[in-house]
Amino acid sequence: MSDNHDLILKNLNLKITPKRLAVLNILADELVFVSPEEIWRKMKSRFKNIGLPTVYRILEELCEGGVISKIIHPTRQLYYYYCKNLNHHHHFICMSCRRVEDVNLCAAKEIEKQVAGNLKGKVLSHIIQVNGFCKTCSQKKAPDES
Amino acid sequence: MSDNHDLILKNLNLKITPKRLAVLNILADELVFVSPEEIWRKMKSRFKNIGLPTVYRILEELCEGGVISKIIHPTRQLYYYYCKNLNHHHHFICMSCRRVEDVNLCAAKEIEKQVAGNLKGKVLSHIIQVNGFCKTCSQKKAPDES
DNA sequence: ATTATAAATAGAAATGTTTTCTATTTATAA
DNA sequence: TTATAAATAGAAAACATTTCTATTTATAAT
Repeated sequence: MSDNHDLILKNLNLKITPKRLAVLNILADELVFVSPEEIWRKMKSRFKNIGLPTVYRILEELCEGGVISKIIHPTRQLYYYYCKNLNHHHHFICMSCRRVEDVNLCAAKEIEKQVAGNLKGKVLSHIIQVNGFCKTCSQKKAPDES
Repeated sequence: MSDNHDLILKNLNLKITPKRLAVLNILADELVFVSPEEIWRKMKSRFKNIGLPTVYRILEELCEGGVISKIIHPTRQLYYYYCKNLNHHHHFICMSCRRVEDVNLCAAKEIEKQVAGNLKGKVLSHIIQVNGFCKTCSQKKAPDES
């Protein structure tokens, strides 16, 4: 799996550094989305000297390269999530346990085309995010509803 | 139109204050999305004493009430936009001129249902935002592309 | 109209996040 | 092994947002 990450960095023309690999590994291992500060705290155990700006920079580079994805959170804080499926950047996020599930939105491309057609504009990107409670959490949260 | 805004505030159980009406008027007049600070600057000409926290609070109340909508911007800054169509909170935003256009996404409800069904979770909300350049700006921006 | 009351606000300050800057270190290609 | 361009630490600045308290204001009841 690490070789995979080496390759990812190479493809992005980024040097293969221990810290970049660590960020990739942390995000790849997590099923949930995490904040820059959380990633930084995780890294401090392995790297005695690690600056928060470094984490921000690495996250930005990886996000730029499409390897990870930003989560839109009600609080404007940034959160990141490792993209398992590079073609589907649309997700369901559980507001309780933070789990992220890829959403197979076949409608996405169609929507984009439709919008581009109607508005005669140029579409750069689109975001589809569904917020809610995952199966487990919704059972815990609202045992009354159905 | 001001009567309309009076009514909106009444329905939200918010007192009708000059500042709340001013925020509503500013957002209703703008075709583009604006930041809290920009709204604050506009208000300072009419209200000599107006605090930025007041603007934030009013925006939050209106957003809570569904009268305005938050824009997801690459920079984590908050932006707000007046909802002309209360039922369609999905939009196309022009990254150049900030114009916001409602997007008639009939797929939205279907997507939400699909996601809820597949994941067996509970959907609270969803966001569909298409980023790009509007017709005018895309003509200015990339005269080379078709 | 007047008054009582709860809501709204100003202003200051705190908080928290993200970015910028410079000197030092490190990965990589020659 | 070395040169060099990229990556990083650490401090500090910049910026956005929230919290707090005293004061003011809108509204409902007199």
